[in-house]
Amino acid sequence: MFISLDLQSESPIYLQLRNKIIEGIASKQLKPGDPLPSVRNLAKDLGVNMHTINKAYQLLKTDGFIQIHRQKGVVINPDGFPEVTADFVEKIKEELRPMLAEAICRGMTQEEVRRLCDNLYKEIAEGGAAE
Amino acid sequence: MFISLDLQSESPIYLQLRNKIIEGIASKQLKPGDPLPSVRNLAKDLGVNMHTINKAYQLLKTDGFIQIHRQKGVVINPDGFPEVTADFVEKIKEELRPMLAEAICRGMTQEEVRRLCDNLYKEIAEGGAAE
DNA sequence: TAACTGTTCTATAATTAATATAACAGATAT
DNA sequence: ATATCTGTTATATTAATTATAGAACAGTTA
Repeated sequence: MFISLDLQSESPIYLQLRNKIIEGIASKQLKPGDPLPSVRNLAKDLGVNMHTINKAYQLLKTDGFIQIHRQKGVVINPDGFPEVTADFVEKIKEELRPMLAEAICRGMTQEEVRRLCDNLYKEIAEGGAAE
Repeated sequence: MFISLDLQSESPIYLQLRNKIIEGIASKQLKPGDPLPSVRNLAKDLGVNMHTINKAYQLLKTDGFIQIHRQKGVVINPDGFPEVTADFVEKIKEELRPMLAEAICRGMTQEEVRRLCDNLYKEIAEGGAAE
């Protein structure tokens, strides 16, 4: 999978990387069991520091999206992915709230919001756009 | 309108405040022309620094949600609010993308996402929850 | 005149993000 | 065995962001 980072973004590099991999899983470009590059190799490829890669990997490991075998390497979790927990729903709602509030202020209808989400959902699932 | 901040949150205070005011507008607790407290008074009420309040106000002014009259004070923009611009749609999509991707990884269906958004939209518009 | 507005300036402290080296333990290939 | 690769850990430094503090300014308003 090809990964591009925006070094000018206000979003931290390690978070961008974490999100790109999540998107890779969502679009099935990355499947359970697939290997990921070593922290050093990916760091070299992307032109960033090893620890930045490691930070992203640690996040993904903690959340259960990848497994890290100490000497074998890193793989997309072969045992499946975390469920839709109450914590996750709470997190997504609190992140979504400010966006939705601004959308309402700007006059977006519920129908328009629904269409935007629907389209984005499909776009992600098909691995499209922003690449 | 009553405003509460979470000083333990990882989200900056000035952003929390900016978002609370946006949510106040979305729920019509704050209407065009309504006055907002002076930076000094609000700072005292919330127990934070004047400059932190000012930073939030400047954001809201730049985006067109409030007007700041140099000696009169701060009011919710009486001339209406910004439109749904292409920039805004782009911004909301890029913020939404990682959340939706993770939701997909966790097995949320499009229908479940739609329900979550619908419910949150209504909740915000009615000024409910998280208060 | 006194008290209030937003604004601007300078300064400081704490935290976060990213980088740079270096070393370690364990596995693997030559 | 030796060299090379894995993730991990430790220390250190730099830069940017966040929040605070105090002071001053220009222009109302009471």
